Amino acid sequence: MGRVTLKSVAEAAGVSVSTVSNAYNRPGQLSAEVRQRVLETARSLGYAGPDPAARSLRSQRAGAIGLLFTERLSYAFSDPYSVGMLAGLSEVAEAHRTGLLLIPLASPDSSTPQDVELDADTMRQAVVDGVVAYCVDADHPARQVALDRGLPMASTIELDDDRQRYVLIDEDGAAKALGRHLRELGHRNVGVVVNSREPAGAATLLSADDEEDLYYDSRLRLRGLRQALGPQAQVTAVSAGHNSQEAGRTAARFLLDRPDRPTAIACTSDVLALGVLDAVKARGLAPGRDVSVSGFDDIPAARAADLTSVRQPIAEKGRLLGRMLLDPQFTQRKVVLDTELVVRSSTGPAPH
Amino acid sequence: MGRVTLKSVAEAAGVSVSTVSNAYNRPGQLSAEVRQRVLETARSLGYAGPDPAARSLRSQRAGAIGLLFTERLSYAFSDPYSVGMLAGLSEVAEAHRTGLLLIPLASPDSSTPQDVELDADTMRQAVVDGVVAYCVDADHPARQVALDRGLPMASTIELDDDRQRYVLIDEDGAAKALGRHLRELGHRNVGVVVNSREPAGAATLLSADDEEDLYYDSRLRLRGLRQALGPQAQVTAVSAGHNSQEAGRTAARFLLDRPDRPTAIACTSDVLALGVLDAVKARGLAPGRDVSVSGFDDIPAARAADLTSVRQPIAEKGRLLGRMLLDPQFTQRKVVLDTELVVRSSTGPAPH
DNA sequence: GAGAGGTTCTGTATCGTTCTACTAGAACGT
DNA sequence: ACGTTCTAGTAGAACGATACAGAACCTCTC
Repeated sequence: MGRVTLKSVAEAAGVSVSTVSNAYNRPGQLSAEVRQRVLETARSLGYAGPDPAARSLRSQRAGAIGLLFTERLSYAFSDPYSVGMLAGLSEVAEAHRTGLLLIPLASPDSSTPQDVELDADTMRQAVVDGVVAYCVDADHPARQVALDRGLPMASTIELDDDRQRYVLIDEDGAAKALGRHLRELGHRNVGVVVNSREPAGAATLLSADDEEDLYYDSRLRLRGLRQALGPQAQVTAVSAGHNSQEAGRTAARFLLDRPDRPTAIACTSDVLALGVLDAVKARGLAPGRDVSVSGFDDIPAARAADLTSVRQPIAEKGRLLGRMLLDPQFTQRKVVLDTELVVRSSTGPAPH
Repeated sequence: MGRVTLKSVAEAAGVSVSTVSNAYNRPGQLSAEVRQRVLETARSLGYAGPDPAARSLRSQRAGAIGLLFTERLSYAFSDPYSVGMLAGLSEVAEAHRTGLLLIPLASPDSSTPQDVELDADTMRQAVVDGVVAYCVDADHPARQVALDRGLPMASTIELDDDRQRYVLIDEDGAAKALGRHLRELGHRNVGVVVNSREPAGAATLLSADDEEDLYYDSRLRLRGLRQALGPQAQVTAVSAGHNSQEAGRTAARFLLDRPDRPTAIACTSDVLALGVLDAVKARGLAPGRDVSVSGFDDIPAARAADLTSVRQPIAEKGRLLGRMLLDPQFTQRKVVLDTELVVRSSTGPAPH
């Protein structure tokens, strides 16, 4: 004897399969007493309700949306910024009674072809009605698979493709506001610490090629900063790998050791900036006086550390991504969110 | 014309459906050249690979495990403790190339019957091979549904049910170690701040009944503390709602205003303790000298705040939960993890 | 009392796979 | 030449539900 199915319940209750199905899905279509009897026999047989896989197949709905991350999944939970987005997204999913399927990608990016093929496979496996691609490159194979499957997609990068919708932060405006702030404070020699795709390691100066290969947002932020600081400013871009405090510390030490020490260090994320603050203090320098330090994202820890940063409506970003997939009323293809420069004591006038 | 399926690819390539299926799933079963041709026609037709819903139905595997949270899903991302568990769990899921489906529960606990029914429904919907029930009460309806569906389950609470496996932290031992620490420091009047199921609000003294109704871990921690502090100590248990800094602040103000102010305030979580620290400092009192404060969990922020806490191998907890569902080699039904008391400057000798 | 309209319930095709059993033919050993 | 084994591929029955069309029956209406 196999497991309990609609059919066995129908037989036991003396009704047709359709009726049992309706008892679960369309209570209005049958009399209260029959429904009652059906549900009772179901319970007595230990039937746990219609099998979701079968239902998915037949009704062509999955009842879940997928979340695609470029970074390893575990990273998603350790970065406060992603966590904020997840909170917003899950809020919407919750409201629509829709599951959220985290789709693990093996390959960060430039991995072996096998890894890439595995990623594509993983995306093929996912039982979802739509996909949020969070910081996933435009040409990532998993993204292509999702599109081939005809899944609606909402991303965080600008794309010239009618099938894809996206939510952006005004990275450029944010970076420029921060750049202007630093310029007005008199900083003409600015170090910029970015997070790169490399795992971790020694701090390195970024070549023009390296800059091209940065993450979408890091690239925009660096560019905006450059523009706002103006051609007469000296900008030194440095990376020490992934987004982490450790990378920030390493990069900061590198910058502080240079013969012409920058008077300000701008970071493309708060996590990096917290590391920079560490290193600055370890040298006995006062942030905001001897060296100005700024971050990006305004995560909770930034406020605690009195770090100048750029606040982004990150939870709102998650909510909008969710609505793009779940709320039929919501039809905008592109949304750009405003940011706000939050000046705290970690930035101050450039010392002479 | 409908969408592209195995069948249409088979027709176009002039082979049988089984062969196309094999081309994707069992490369060894057919000649390289036929496989090549099949995959090419598939690509040219825009076929994105076997439909996962159909595959799930037929093969009775979902390729994903579910995560059941009692708290609202968005809470999961704002609590550093859950985040740590998620990181561990997702690490294992990733390694097994398995998705992680977050299952949103509408009702925290004692909600309307409709809500409860909705929760059960949500659990019925989930296409998963197993379920991690994280801090979900033993009698929660969603848990029952999962069991009825015959899904393997791994929880964080002790259960007397052969079908369920669990990972525990030695809450009792941890609480006792902390209690001993406080007693040795001379504290005889201790306030305990717990997180309750109530949303938020004013601080209230806990009745014996209230204590029974606390979350599993809060209950154990409170009990262990009481035991270790001994019968001669006065223990005042207070709650101000959910696990949040705000609740900690509220509860602390309440305790500090009492005629016989406690010399130590122990909290059942670090998040609460951070709020307590805030309130203590706001009163101009020095933590560790005027009032000792301790937390639980040892989240990263606890170290930064120099808070005495109990370290729990939280990521390991997540990993074990994952392995219980995914790793066939792993057969233990019950695992109890050790903890470590981390003494920092927020606790000190009781003032006379 | 015939037709219209509304409930309530039924029968069956269908969703897109994978699985099991089978076959035709090649290869092999004796 | 004969039986056996192996390879590459096929046919058709599941998997467990939902959608859709229609049947049976009851209630009005004129």
